[in-house]
Amino acid sequence: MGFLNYGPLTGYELKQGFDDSISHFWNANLSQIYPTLKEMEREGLITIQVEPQEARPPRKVCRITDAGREELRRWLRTPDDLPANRVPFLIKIFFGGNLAREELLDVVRHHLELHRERLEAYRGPGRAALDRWASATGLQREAFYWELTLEAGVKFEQAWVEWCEEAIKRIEAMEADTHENPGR
Amino acid sequence: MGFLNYGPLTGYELKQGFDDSISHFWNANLSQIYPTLKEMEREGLITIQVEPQEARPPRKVCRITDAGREELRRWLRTPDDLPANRVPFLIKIFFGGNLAREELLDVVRHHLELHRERLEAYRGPGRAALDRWASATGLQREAFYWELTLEAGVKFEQAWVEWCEEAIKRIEAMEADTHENPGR
DNA sequence: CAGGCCATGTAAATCGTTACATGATTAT
DNA sequence: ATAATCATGTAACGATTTACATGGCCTG
Repeated sequence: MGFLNYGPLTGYELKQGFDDSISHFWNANLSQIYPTLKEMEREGLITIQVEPQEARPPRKVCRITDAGREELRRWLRTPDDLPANRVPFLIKIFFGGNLAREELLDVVRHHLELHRERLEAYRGPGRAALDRWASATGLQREAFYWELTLEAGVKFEQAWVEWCEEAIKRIEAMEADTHENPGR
Repeated sequence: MGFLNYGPLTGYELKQGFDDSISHFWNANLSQIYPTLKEMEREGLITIQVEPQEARPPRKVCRITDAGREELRRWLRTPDDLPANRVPFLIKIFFGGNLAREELLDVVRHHLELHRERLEAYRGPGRAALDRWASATGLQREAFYWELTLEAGVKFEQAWVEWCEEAIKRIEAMEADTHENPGR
């Protein structure tokens, strides 16, 4: 939860930070955030200061401690294994022989559309949000890294789009050669 | 569990099917497979026939039913939303400003190495296994789809490798411009 | 006046991994 | 001897998602 290193935040604000920046490669929901914050307080990684408000639940402002900063840096330094990602779509392709040409093509076209949308979202609003954030906070060095992750997203979406386009061509070509074989 | 559509299998054999073909985008372990098989039997999607053996647990051979085949085809036809994949590595980059240049570079280099290995695994043993399977089973049409998924894997690993190489260059270049700023 | 924003949480359900348990046979 | 292969499962644990619960204020 390295967002706290940029400044004190409430759980609610933290959630927003997730949503507008890293939601595509790390997602969190509130019912997970609140217990985690409490636990991190117990471990001395953050402090929680309660600011009561009228007619509202009190804001609970979280601040990172020195111990928390150290723990964050420790975590950032430790390399990961590759995460095993489950991609149901690829299994559908793997067993694509069970569907008729058009059925499978529909699935691929749908997937292509989703990736195109996400690619545009990265290049348009995503980039815009990043620039806004960068100039609002003035965190130059940080913004460089945010950009790197955004470009990673762009790269993978491009790869997906290309693969889908290629796959559609290949499926159409392959099925033209073969005898029609709808049901099976 | 569309493997059963290729022929009857035991849970154990099924697990092997996962391991040598689709393990990188869908993984299963035995303690998950066995309960699932039982449930699918209850739902009438498969039948389980017990073949006792001496000095061994009995083989439980599973066969897909017509209802199972239909359910499989139904599942294959339904399009998915994009899965939200958690990539801890990218968060580390996102918050990379908290580390010194060399520390971050180590993390990226490690990641690059893993993706290079996986890329080679796909192109070498992965491809070989696919070819062996294809000629062993004679499932031509199916093999075409297996290949498509393998190529998807290759494509993404390439994208990763390229991104990592680019990122390393950019980080080195950027840090050269900037003042040394190790701790922070 | 309906829906979204602010702001907190608890409880239950689901999903997936890891550990435990057994036990003979075959290969190194 | 040691480890891997065959072959089944149960139990516990951990992580994640979804549903439930509250409630005023502001915008269209």
